[in-house]
Amino acid sequence: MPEGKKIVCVVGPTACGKTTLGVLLAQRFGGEVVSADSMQIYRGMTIGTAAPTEAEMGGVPHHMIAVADPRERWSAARYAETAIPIVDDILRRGKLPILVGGTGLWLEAVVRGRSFAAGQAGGAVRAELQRQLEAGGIAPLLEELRTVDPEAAERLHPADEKRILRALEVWRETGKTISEHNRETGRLPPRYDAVWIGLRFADREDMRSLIDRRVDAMAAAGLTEEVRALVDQGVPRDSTAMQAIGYKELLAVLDGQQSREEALETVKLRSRQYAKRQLTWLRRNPEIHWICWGEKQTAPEEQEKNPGAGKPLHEAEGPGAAQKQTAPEEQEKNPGAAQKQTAPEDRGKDSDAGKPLHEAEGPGAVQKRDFAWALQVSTEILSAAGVC
RNA sequence: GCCCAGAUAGCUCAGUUGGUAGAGCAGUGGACUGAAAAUCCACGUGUCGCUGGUUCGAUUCCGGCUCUGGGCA
Repeated sequence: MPEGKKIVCVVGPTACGKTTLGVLLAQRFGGEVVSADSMQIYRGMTIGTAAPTEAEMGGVPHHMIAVADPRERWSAARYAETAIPIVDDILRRGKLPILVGGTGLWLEAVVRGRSFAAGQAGGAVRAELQRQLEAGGIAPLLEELRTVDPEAAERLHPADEKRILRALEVWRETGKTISEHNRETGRLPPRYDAVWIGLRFADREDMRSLIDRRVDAMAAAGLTEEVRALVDQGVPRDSTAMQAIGYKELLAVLDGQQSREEALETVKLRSRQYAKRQLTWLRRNPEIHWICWGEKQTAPEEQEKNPGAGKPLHEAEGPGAAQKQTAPEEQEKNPGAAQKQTAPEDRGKDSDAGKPLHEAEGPGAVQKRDFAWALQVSTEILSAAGVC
């Protein structure tokens, strides 16, 4: 474990409050935020990626947000190359780096010791592979991989063309197999001593209503105009930036192929599916201390009946007691919180319009996000881990 | 009121020449190291609208009823 290289990672599915908690932690501990978000990295995508505004940053320095031209294609490797020196610099200045983001691979690319294979990913070799794929299908390529890197061929599903191509690319570029590379670097010690804090909802319906309302708020805040501005700037439709949820769907509206209402429904759906994939990624990380919105509303009898039910994830260790202490007080503050919270369709769209996106979420789910409580729990986690 | 067409999985629908049914989407779970907001994988029992009849057996055929479209008055 790298002595003295303590950092904090704030993770969780989309719309769970990572940005807000990150800023609160930075303010309390003298930290700086390093975003780990594959879309917030591009310029001109503030609304649709819910990137923090100047006001929402609350005076805390933020890195790796809006630093890339949306016409460029950034990758996890390039992100790590850029972000690691920034984290090191923050440490050198005696401040606390706080990685905040929803792109699991990007976070791990910084924190874990392993690296990406050498070579020119996405260059001429890839173009040739792509050409071969189109001409002859995946079968001959998978055969080729089987001869040079049987381990990878075995591991990868035959339909996973993207990873098969990548494995062959590594071989052709470097003369070394990706399996070999992964074996060599996979066991390297982590780059930093990270404390992982995860945010999630006890009730997935709460997450859903929060996502829905956030999308409505994005639309009210001018998401369509933001997409149009990117198009006008010459951002290609097949660029990585345009793969972002909210952007690719709105393109169809600009093209007159879909109604705005339909597109927004699709954005909500895709966001929900994205959040689910994020949770799948995070669940395998046993180091995460979870802060679970809405969990404290669970009736005590029910907890006894079903110990552990509804808590498949690793619970934060230390602060469990603290959670229970704050529970009664919390329920007084939010008398309606225990009810089923399904947001009425038409509620609050107009009243959201003027507010920053991170405030525009609610009503049911949002009142379950008591950031003062989350900050307190996080503080206990961090002090137990010796961060402060 | 009459005629026609529907009624099958959360949704859209397919199907069973009578032996109790399956696709897409949604959903759930999983994978993942140079596109990761991407990409890929796995998982399908539901009074086959209700009710009589024919039949060894009906979701399938016949009758009635209810509902939903469309048309005619």
